Amino acid sequence: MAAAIDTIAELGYGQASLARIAETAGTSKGVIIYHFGGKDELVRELVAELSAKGRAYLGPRLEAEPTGAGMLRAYIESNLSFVRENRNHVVAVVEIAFNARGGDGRPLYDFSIRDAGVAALRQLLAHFQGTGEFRGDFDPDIVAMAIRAALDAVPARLARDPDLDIGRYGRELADLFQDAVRPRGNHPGTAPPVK
Amino acid sequence: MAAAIDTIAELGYGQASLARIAETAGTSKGVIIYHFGGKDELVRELVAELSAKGRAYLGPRLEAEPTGAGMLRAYIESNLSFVRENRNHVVAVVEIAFNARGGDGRPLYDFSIRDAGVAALRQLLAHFQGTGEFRGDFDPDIVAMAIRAALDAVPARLARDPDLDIGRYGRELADLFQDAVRPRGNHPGTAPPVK
Amino acid sequence: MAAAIDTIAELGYGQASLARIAETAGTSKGVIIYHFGGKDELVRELVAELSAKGRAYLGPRLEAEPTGAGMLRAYIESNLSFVRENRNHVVAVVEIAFNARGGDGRPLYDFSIRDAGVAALRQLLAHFQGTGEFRGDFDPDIVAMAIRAALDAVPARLARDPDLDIGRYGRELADLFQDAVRPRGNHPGTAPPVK
Amino acid sequence: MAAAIDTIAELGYGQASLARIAETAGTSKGVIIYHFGGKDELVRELVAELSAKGRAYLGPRLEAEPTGAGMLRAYIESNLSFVRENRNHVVAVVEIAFNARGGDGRPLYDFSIRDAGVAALRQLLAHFQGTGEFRGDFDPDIVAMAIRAALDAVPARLARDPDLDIGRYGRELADLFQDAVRPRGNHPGTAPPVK
DNA sequence: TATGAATGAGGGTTCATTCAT
DNA sequence: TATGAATGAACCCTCATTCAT
Repeated sequence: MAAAIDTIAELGYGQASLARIAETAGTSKGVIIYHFGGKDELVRELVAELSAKGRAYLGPRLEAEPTGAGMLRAYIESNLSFVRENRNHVVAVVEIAFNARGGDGRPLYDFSIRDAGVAALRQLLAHFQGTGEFRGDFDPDIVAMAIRAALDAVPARLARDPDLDIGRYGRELADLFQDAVRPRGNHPGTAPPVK
Repeated sequence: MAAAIDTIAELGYGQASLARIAETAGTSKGVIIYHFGGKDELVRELVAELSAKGRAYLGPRLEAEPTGAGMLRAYIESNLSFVRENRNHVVAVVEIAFNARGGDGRPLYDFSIRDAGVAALRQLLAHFQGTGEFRGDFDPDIVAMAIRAALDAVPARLARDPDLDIGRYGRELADLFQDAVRPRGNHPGTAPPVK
Repeated sequence: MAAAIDTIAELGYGQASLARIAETAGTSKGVIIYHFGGKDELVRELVAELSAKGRAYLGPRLEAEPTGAGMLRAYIESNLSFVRENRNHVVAVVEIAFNARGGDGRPLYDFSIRDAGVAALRQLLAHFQGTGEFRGDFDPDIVAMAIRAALDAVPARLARDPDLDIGRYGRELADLFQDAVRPRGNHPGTAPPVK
Repeated sequence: MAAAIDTIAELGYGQASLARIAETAGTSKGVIIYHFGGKDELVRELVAELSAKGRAYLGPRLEAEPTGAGMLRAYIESNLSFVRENRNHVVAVVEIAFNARGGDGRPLYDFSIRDAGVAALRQLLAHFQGTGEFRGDFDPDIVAMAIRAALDAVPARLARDPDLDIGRYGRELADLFQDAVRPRGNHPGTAPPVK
């Protein structure tokens, strides 16, 4: 399965045939099918495993944050550090998400977790718009999508530029979006607007 | 070639075999190969054509803007209206960009235009950081990437949600990033900070 | 397609892989699939063609007979001479009929013609029971099945004993069953029993 | 082994892989191979067992009959009641007989018992032709084949029509063939022709 | 310019069998 | 005695491409 991750991450989903995966793993196609029941199952498990890992990774880091700004920063930076720590796995799953389709063009696997992620992000934004910690005049749906897009772009960039400093990238991105959602005139270091 | 665009946009690059493209075109595989010399060439032309169209579309709209804020908004909104006007073509090229690889895993086609685009965007940002119209304390590279990612996410979203209001999306996105790069305390409608 | 017939007739349906058929035909698997769209289609056509040939062969020969005894004899002997003239094709289709199954165990192809044949035979028998030309005290269903079974056994026997004298076999079989359905005491050459 | 019988009877020989047999048996492929030495051996035993059972079943019933007519009827009816009592086993062996072939197309197993059966039947017929109890003007070889074919058709029919009344079928069949081999003019209940 | 027949590599999967445990 | 992991051949099929017409 590690072989599958590496092969997909390196060659892309389209070129990652069972033969090539088996070669990387040092075995034969038969073994893979024997253990997973088919390529689809292998990929499905691969996706599900990352989902689970991701959920376990992000959840606590978000809940630990009391403020909206903190949660936003935690969301962005935790996502990216998760990518850094599971580079190939993430790259592979992104490959799968973009490329795997059934014969009719419909996606094959369940990426509802991604949608769930962006939905949660939108709720987070909307919630702190309600409390006044975030500006009220942006569309939380669109900002959530923009943040998510900036995060999703990282694996692809990572593939081309393996030396990318993800830590710095995350901090800058968090700065950028924290600033974008902060009420006008409310500089960091400035007291929140008194009621 | 329109058939190729539609087929790739609908079924994805992986499922878009010459046979299927020929079928939607109402001809035979032979014709396609005869005219283009092979699938790779067909795809290459398809990508190149969109590049040219895109350049022709964006260039004037950017140059028409005197201010940084205007150029930034023009960049974002023009990109998106271009997507709206060339939906399938853009979707197809995005499909290709994410999926097409040679046997060795290297991408097959030339997407330097995309990198050129983000590079130009970075220069734009850096330039107006120099003039003081934009805040000086963000990394133009990272902001450029974030903007580009938000734009690139649209075709995929469009595929799932065809009724997405691209115009509003563009305006909101432009608002968001205009605000993010504006010097602190410099609200719209507020005079630039006097020394 | 002749190659398919010969291969199935000789090796049996189970061993008649596309590779072996292609080998017999002097081509490659790809060609077969190109022309027929798949093994299933090839086999289906093979079955359908024999059905059509058989119908065209038997129909006129039956209709030409005015008497029940004549029709019965024509049915038996025509069936067998058809087998003799289309030996391999018939053997192949019998192989298919007995062996081809889908993954769930259900037969893959349409052999309703066979059932239609035995049904027609039963009707023939019943009809001439009604006219009094045949004994009334046998079950036409069972006799029809017995006749059909005797005919269907020939291809298998032919495979093991290629020198079988089908003409004589047919005449003897016709004698046998003609005699079996003739009213008691009604010998050939003997006048029908006067009331 | 009961699992093998049921699987082959239900799905056909071609679909009865070791995996499927093992599944219905509730064990694993390994066990089957361990006990029987291979699929071929399993099938061989399965065939041999039915042969033995059949021989033991039929022999006494035939020997108990003093007359030719009785033996003929006993042969037919005993065969069919044996089929009724061993339905799946018989169906499975018929499946095997028609389908199992080696790579060269030759049958894999020993069905000489079947040939022995038809040979014995022929001898029976010929013998009573000699004694005058049966008509002398039919070919015992061909009549034997016809009878055998009528019997062999039952399992296939049974598979499609599980409610077939085998008892009645056997009686009708015995009536039919008894009548067919009886000397002309020799009605049941009529004394044999005096020399 | 256009076609469709032919090709051969490669795809995922099934299968009977081997082997270490 | 029993198991399940592993194997490699064979299966049907898809594909981009070549070639004669």
